[in-house]
Amino acid sequence: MQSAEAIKREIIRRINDRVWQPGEVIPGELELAREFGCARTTVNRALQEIANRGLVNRRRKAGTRVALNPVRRATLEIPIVREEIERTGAAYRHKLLHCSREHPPAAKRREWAPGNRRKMLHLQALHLADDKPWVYEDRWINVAEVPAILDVDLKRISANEWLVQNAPFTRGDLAISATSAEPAEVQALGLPLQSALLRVDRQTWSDDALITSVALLYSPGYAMRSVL
Amino acid sequence: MQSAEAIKREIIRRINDRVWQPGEVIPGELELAREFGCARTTVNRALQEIANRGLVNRRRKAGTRVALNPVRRATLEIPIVREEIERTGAAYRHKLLHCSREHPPAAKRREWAPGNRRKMLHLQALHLADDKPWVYEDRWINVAEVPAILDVDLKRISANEWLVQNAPFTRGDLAISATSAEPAEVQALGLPLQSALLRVDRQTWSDDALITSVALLYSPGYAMRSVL
DNA sequence: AAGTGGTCTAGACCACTCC
DNA sequence: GAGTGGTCTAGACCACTTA
Repeated sequence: MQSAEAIKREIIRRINDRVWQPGEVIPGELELAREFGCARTTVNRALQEIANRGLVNRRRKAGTRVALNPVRRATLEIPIVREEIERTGAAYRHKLLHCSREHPPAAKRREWAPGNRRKMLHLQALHLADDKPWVYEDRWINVAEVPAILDVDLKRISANEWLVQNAPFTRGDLAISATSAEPAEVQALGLPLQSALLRVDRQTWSDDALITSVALLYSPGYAMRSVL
Repeated sequence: MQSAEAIKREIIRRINDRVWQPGEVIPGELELAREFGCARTTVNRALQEIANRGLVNRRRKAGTRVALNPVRRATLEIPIVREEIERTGAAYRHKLLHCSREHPPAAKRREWAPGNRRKMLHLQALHLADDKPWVYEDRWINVAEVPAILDVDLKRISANEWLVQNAPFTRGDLAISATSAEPAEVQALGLPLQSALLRVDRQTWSDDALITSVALLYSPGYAMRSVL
């Protein structure tokens, strides 16, 4: 046994098979390195990855403990809407429904940019797969942070895509929830009232300045998928 | 500059500031190591982490390229329901609504365990925060994989919690969607018909054998949160 | 065939934290 | 103070991919 990958698997096996009990301290890196016949660095790497998965907790001097309640982490990939649609084999199209410079509602302004009283760019758009509504987008853009957006033809390239390529962020928040369709979305998506929609709210920031805040409302039947 | 962390930040800065353009090949590890005055290993570590974030793509011989469409990844932490509720400061309680050994519906059986015609354990439970419904759980458990579950008093400890601690899995799927409340859940959660609910479906597997499949229906207003 | 990233080693020093 | 993990180094060899 000499590869970090194999060592990782063996350590995980011992945790799963209760060779090392939950809450118990496992042998130190040096001892494991001797057992596996490899350098300490290699064991260190394996253990760091296991700790990242939440299976063990590590502290200097205290050692490495098997987690009592292994935290399950799932990684969600958040693609550009166009790529997500094209990956299904459908033709992508988007329709700009609304675009104007407005003052955001007071509540949102306080949350996003307490000091900024300027107008923001407010967009509403629909992304379609094979001409069927896929997701409704309601977006605010902080023009002060990305002035170049004003020169973009948002009918040709979606704000979603332009921002991903041109407005790097240092920080972002994500919230996934469910909501009943309201009139504006109902009309855009062509749905019965009260349909249950998956809603994704995303804000991205450049340091402390908001770049954009977007709400995405997916057509019924849509699911975000991931592996554990 | 000598720490991998600082090098990572500097490389990310150069990508964000377009010092290295999207699609462009960046200098090799040896060259960067010379520039930053550190070992190649250190640059390698920084670049691997950046690649994990999706900001660059790396291929042997071809080098490291700045990604054209940086993939945004979000890590969702999936806590035990009890811990999630207690973290809000509320008192946790759970109520077992249904528990029996049944044959799963044919469609589900085919999806989960085509070769297994035996009965599974079917549970329905409600998790409450300060005695208010928080999430409704509908779960199937493959008794063949975790026979010990039959000796557990599921009124005392929730299946959710027992399984996390006692049934390690090697693989899991996750799907997040929105759904309209149906009669069984409406009654359990005390909701008006047609409420929009966030639904999380999770299956966990031990190699190729299903351990458990669960659907969680969260009360209105609940959101899964994460950072980008 | 050659150049790039992927990985491992052996050793060192440091930083944290428990005792 | 001592023991643990965290990190860096300098070097080596390997694996893959492109030219």
